[in-house]
Amino acid sequence: MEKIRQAVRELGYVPNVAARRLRAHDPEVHHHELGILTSFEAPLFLVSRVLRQVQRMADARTGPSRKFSVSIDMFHAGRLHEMPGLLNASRFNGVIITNTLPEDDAFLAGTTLPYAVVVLGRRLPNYSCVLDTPGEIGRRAAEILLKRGCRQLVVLTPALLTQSTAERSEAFIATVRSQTGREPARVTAAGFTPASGAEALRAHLGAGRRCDGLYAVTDVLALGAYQAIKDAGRKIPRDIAVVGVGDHEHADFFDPPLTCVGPSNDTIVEQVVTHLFHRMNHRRVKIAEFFVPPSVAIRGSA
Amino acid sequence: MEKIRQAVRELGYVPNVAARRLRAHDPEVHHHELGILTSFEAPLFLVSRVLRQVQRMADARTGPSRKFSVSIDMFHAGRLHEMPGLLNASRFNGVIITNTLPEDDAFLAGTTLPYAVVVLGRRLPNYSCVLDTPGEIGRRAAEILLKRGCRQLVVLTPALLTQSTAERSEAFIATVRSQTGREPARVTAAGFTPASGAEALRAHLGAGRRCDGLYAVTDVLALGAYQAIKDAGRKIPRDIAVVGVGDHEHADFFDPPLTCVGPSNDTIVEQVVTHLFHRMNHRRVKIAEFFVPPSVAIRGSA
DNA sequence: GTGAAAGCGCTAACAG
DNA sequence: CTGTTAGCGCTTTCAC
Repeated sequence: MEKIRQAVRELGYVPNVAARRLRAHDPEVHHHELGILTSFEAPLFLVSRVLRQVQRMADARTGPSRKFSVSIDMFHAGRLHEMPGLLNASRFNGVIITNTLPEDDAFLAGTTLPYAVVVLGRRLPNYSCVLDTPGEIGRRAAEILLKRGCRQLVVLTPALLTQSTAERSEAFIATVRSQTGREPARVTAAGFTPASGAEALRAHLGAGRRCDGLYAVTDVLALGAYQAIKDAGRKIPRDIAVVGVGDHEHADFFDPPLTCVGPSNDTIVEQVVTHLFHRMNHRRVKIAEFFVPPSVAIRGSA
Repeated sequence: MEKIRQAVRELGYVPNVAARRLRAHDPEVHHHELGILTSFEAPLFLVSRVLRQVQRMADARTGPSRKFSVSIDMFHAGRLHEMPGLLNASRFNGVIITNTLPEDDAFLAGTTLPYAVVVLGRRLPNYSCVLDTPGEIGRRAAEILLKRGCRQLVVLTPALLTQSTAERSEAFIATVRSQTGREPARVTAAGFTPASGAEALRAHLGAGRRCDGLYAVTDVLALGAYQAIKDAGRKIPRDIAVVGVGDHEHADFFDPPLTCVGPSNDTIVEQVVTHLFHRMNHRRVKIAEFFVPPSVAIRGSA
């Protein structure tokens, strides 16, 4: 007995959980393994809401002969294909995939995963996708600022653009151009943090460039922008009106509260989870794209 | 063939991933399954940092004969015991457990999990624990406010206290009492959101109670408190100084920036992950408690 | 105590 | 194309 323990230690034995599980499994009950697959680099705000909703629906369907496990699994951005068990279906009965890079999208486009998949926030052929409408978001943001009478507009973006942030700023710029004939200034933050947003905008304002309206394509950048604006002695919204994107859970507690145009997270979460369960129940259901229109929350900042 | 497909659909067949995995498993490679177990109700900020650090160490140890999978699994607060595979080790080779409620702590104290476990933020007999020092945090917070000359102190807590938040506020109250002979006022927020913090403090200030210094035991409550204070026409820190807890990633971008006394997250994350791997490699290693001293960041709010 | 055997659900391989 | 079989690693059971 003691010999065994010692061998275990010396040989670095690792119990095989798959075998244990197979053994421990009660043949009467079906286990559904659900995963939410996201990249390490992405924030977990929306993901955690998706998880909570998945669990809510799973709990409602749990019974003596049916159990669900839900987990968040992360991949290195651009290396989704390295995730074990993806192709041979040995990990999940259903997944929601989000926060992919173009490399991951290419990988997915080239394969068919033999289980239920819903993609969140990316448009991919052969997959059911739930999408926000970044073009419309950018357009509405521009309209809010223009209607206030702002004319010296600035769009604040991170240096690294995703499908969504790129389309948002494009649409914003196009709308401003078509309505005023002038090009909004483009300010680029080095990273995704408030600090990089503050730094970029501080440089812009410090250079004496005029600005009376700002569109930040992510809310974390807006938070940094607030600081830069206040430090420059300008008032929000009197001197500079600000519009953000509405995926920040605390936008109501910015000072002043941040006006947002953004995807309606509740709707997105509900759609993506509903479709996942639908695809699990009806394997034959056909691929579809679901667009979730933006919600607009006018608050103190514009 | 078509008959099979139809039967699959009609009988609601669910592939057994454990069996598939066992089958697909290459006998040469050992799979280590790591989990970070947290409650649904808790925020994922620290958890996601822990996950990234776990993955970093896992990547460094990955080789041709050793693979790691890391996932976040959530349990309903107070019902950790319902998590499948916990007791029979059929899910994980190692876990980090955090954000437990007292019921979960009692469950854990009553069992021994047959694999590597590190508990984060709770003190449990028979488990390796990484702990902040809430008593010291509460004491230092009190000292900062007292040194400023504040005498009408308030401590803002959520209604549902964890080990940490309870100890923080106890220590704060004890320190204030021993140094001034007076009891600080205790304001209780219904939930954990900024809105509930704002509402609770608004009621307190509205009732004409005096307050020149506030300690919020979580930073999300501090965010709500800011709004209530400003709405009451008071200035931070001139009229009311505020101290928060320093686990908020954007404390620097509060207006004014929030003075924080809190656990040093980098140190905590590194400790907890190091100990997890250490316990996986050396099964015989003995239980230990690791205390991470608080860091203090004096900013504009106090 | 030790040892042997069955079987969890699946897939790959092979035979008909 | 259909049917059968072996075996992945583990635990439980039963025999010694």
